[in-house]
Amino acid sequence: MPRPPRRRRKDARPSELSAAALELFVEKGFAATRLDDVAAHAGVSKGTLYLYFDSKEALFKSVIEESIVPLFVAAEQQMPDFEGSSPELLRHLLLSWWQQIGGTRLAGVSKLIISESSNFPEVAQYYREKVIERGRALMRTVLQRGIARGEFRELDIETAIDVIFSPMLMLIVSRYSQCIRTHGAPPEVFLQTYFDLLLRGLCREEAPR
Amino acid sequence: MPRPPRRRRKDARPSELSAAALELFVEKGFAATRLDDVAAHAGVSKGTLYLYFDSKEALFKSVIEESIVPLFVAAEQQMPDFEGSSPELLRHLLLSWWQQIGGTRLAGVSKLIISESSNFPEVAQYYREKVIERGRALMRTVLQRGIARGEFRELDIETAIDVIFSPMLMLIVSRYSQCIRTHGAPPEVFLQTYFDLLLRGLCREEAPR
Amino acid sequence: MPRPPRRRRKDARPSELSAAALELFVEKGFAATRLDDVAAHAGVSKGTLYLYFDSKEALFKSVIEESIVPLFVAAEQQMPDFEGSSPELLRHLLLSWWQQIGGTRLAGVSKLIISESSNFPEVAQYYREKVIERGRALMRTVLQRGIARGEFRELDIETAIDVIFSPMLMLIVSRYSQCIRTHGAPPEVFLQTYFDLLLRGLCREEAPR
Amino acid sequence: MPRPPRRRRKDARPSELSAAALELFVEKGFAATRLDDVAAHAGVSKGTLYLYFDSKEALFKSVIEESIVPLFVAAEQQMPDFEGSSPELLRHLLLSWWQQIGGTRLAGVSKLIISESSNFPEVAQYYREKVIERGRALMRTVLQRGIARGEFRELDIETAIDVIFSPMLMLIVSRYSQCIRTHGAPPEVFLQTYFDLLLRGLCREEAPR
DNA sequence: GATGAATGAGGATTCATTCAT
DNA sequence: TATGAATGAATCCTCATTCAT
Repeated sequence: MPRPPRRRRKDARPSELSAAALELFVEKGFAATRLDDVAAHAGVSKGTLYLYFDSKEALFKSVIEESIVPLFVAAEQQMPDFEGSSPELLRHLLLSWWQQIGGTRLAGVSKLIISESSNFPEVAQYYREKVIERGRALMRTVLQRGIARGEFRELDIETAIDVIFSPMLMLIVSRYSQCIRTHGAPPEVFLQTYFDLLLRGLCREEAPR
Repeated sequence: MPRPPRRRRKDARPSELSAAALELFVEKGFAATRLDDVAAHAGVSKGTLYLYFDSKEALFKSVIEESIVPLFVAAEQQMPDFEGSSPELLRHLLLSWWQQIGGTRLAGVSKLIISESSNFPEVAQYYREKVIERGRALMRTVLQRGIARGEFRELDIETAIDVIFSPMLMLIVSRYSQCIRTHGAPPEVFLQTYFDLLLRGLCREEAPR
Repeated sequence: MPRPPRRRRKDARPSELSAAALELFVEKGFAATRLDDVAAHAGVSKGTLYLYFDSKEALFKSVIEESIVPLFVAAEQQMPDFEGSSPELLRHLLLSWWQQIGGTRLAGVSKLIISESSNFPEVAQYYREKVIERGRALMRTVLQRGIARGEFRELDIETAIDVIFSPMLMLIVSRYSQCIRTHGAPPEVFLQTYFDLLLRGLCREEAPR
Repeated sequence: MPRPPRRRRKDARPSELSAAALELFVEKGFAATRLDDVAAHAGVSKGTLYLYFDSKEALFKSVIEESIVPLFVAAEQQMPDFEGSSPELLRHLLLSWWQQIGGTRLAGVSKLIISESSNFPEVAQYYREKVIERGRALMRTVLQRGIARGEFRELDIETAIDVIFSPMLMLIVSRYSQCIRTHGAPPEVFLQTYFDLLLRGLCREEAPR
């Protein structure tokens, strides 16, 4: 029985292991994932995991580091010199997030953080700094732009960020816990309904209430 | 070593045990909570738990049944009497939820369901039937009322329910994972901002967009 | 809710408990029977068992004492001044055993002894003295009578007793472990075939050996 | 504290563990044997058992498969070559069983099945298929051969199988429950007496009945 | 006498981690 | 570097036994 080619690139090993771990962590949760399965999924022995990661938790950190952080770095750089209206820009930002993260398997990382970060404060701290704060900064820029241009009403920007992003996160959560969103509308319908609600409320209107 | 006095209070026991379990489940998560600790917390032995609950999952179900279900039953009964406008009714409904669940220690149950229900399908099923479907029904009633009275715009009601409730759930999640909402606005501010956004968007307006 | 009449006859209690225990021991085996179930079956509380029996094992002993021993005492007294042939007497003896023990629920006690007595040497000793030795004596009498009258061949009587009684015991065992006798002939057919083989032998009479 | 040398002998392990399990199962019974003890007896840790066997029942099945099944396979292959009379063949078959199973430590497995199989239906089913049915088939062949050749009387073959094998099984049972066969004749004497009775019958040939 | 709530030691099973090869 | 056999602490659950009422 011929073995699969061994040791493709020595440096690629940790990434391969992280990728395998990501998949299983996302599917079953951190605590419920057995390292046996991660190793089997990566095609290595269980002992090999410990050559690269000191512990299961270290593997978790590495998963975040490898998968999400680079994407956010890229997102910042791609933040366009957008020339349309601010509602359009906001819609674009949220849709981009969905297309690159929320709608992909990376969404699982967010679910992991939401579900299990409280057991791993160090990981939570890392994630907040590297991911959340950057996302908030992008949103903040958009909201400030809209208010300055008279397109958005005046509002408590920091709190609004939380509010506005909530449905995006819940959309992710609902993908992984069949329990939360029982109405199985496809994400596109959900997003359309959400944007409609959000923008008509957010935009300056002359009408009362 | 003298034993502690054997207290005879069979009738009160299940509730005491549920209460102890709730506290620990919320604090540490369902899977990470040991029944030894629940028992110790309730001041009984481990075996005593099994006098009242068949399994760890049954204990979890009982926590839900004892704490959440009665609140929903009450909410259902109070709904039909409301005489104000539909925006006021919606605001009232969401605020009541916050005051009775989201802002109390019961919120932990929602967090548990979000985080761990995928590992316990039977519990998820139970929660969906007893809690989620009832909550959706309440929201549905309010939205239908508002649309019928011309106070709300026409919209995809089932999807809107998901959207509208998302920030409420995230408010809970943020209480338990320090990571999600880094802006530490008090919940009241969050809710005020949210209602403002939601209602101005939801209400019929003559303005474009 | 009216309670069942309490305390019928004070002295009957231990017998009632033994009877309940017999039924469950026979059905599920000694080790696999829970005292909760015995108590429930007898309509008393678990604690009551300990008023009459020091331990589960003591209850086991009492079951034997109450159920089998009296029957054997009676069997000895009824051993008739039989006037027929010795083959007929032997057949009568074995059939009586079947009708009074092997074919009744008391057979379960034999099964219990066979299965579990090795864990309870004291019980085994008691059973041997009170039951087995008496049964052997009855058989011995019959065989000696048959040999003396020229109806049976000369043979090693003590060993023959073991041999002759074996199928009777296995008939019992097979009632309780579905595994042993897979051919589900009714006991009457089994006994008929057995008596035929026993008395006439397997070989054709004119055949050699 | 220095650890014992980590022996690497994966291939031999399952058999070693089965052998240790056999010894303890036979000595104490299946239910009463703790896996801790099996592991200690084999000189490994408790976890190691689960590297090779999924459960305690699987370990039991393996004991059967390792020890008994091969013997039956061999017996089946040797059967057709026999050239003597059918009584001789039957005597040979039963004696072989005694020499290879009933008189060896493997007899303990039969005792286990008799005693405990009703609590473990899956094991019983496995044993019936792999062992009992094969044993019955061998006996059936011999009886059919004898009848066809005019050496045995016509009889109900399936029932006769049960009857004929009963003393063999009781001989085993008696080895493990000191209680059943109080007359301590050596097995050889028992078998001789049994064969004599079986083949010639209890009655004098010229005698009536 | 009778109850039944409470106990806690005990056993099967899991899995992150180690280390000899 | 890689392996994978071995470990053993941890956890859910059971049930014979006790004892305050």
